[in-house]
Amino acid sequence: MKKQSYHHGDLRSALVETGLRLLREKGDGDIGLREVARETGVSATAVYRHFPDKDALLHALARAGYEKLFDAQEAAAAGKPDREQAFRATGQAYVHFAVANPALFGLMTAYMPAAGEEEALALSTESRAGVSLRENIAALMPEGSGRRAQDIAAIQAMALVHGLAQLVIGGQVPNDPELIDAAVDQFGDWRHSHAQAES
Amino acid sequence: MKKQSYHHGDLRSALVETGLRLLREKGDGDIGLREVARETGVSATAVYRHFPDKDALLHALARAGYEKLFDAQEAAAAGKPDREQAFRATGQAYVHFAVANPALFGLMTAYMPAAGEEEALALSTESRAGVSLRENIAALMPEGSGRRAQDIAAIQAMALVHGLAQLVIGGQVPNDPELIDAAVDQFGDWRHSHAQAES
DNA sequence: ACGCCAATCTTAACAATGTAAACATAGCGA
DNA sequence: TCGCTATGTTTACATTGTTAAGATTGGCGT
Repeated sequence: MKKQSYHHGDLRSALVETGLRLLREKGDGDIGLREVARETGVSATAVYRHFPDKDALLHALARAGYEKLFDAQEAAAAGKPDREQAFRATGQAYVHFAVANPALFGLMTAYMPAAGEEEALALSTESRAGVSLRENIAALMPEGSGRRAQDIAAIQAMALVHGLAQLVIGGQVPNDPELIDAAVDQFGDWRHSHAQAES
Repeated sequence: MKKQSYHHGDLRSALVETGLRLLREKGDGDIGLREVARETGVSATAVYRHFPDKDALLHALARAGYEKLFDAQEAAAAGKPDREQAFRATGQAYVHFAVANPALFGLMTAYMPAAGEEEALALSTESRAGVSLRENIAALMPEGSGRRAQDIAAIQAMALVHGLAQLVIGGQVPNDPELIDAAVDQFGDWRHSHAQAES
């Protein structure tokens, strides 16, 4: 399997793969260009044939992470009975993915695609997650909801899962899957919830 | 005002101050130990008389940031008519502070005090913000709310403001103070909001 | 008032990092 | 087969965090 010829064959993919592995193994999120090259069995400057600089390498890693996240979200949504449950499942999948891959998630947030100036809400006309979020919000909001109300709801949904992920990773919220799912599920009725689910 | 004697007098405070200044000036959050020392007009290794390593210096900066944040939150809450408005004001102050000081806020989240294992909810018996958050939640929740429901509500509140701050800083949500305030204010009734504030 | 001591700051040095420049290898088309 | 170009390598440099050894000085006991 190992080609140890002078030319590697497909180095770019190999670098991304070892990068993901290092992010999985080391708790802290800071990986080095030299470290990735060394672990791939290649010399440091070889990286520059495939990435203009370290930032580009990390950007590629973040991009790979986003695709994994989207896959996980789609898998979680698939097979849910109604749209609302599917929507909540995507939110829970977001948090669970982040908690399961803290270093990678950190990179992803550090290299989050900043939205263009033209769009009022930035999350985001280009990404799969952005459009599906908007669709779901629009479908689940009450009938007469205006554009602005939908924007706010979308922002709240994004902020909740994103913030929750960070809090669990940071250790401010205990890593309890039931608690996480409940926090996402009960989004929207925190002042109205009288029943306390004793499971 | 400038002592240029061999001994600086109060170097530790000076280092923290220039650290805060650098975080304010440079957009990206990564400041170096040598950079702080150089800008303070002192040699790099002098830092080690006051901090065991770079991490300790950054930790002190984060700590200073938290105190500023708490002050801002208290100032925002002061003078509000009822408790609910005061509570929402603290949430808005959190986001506004983060957006106004993105690099410092990044450090703060990176060095967030992880909660001890013993407490179910981690935010937190030690910090001012933690207790006031719990008090407010308990006071604003409906009468028969159980402990778990309060925990979930507190987590949701923290996650919302924290995530919102990150999204605005990251550029995924436009930096519009009215939008931010609305997203915090309308927390809890995203599916029930029919009226759209055309302000 | 004097002397020394311990706290504070300095310079010198080391390993590791990101990156640029110059050189080496080999796969592939003429 | 020859040579060109894509792909790696070695070397070198500036910068960083950190340690070790030496310089400076404010303050305390006598």
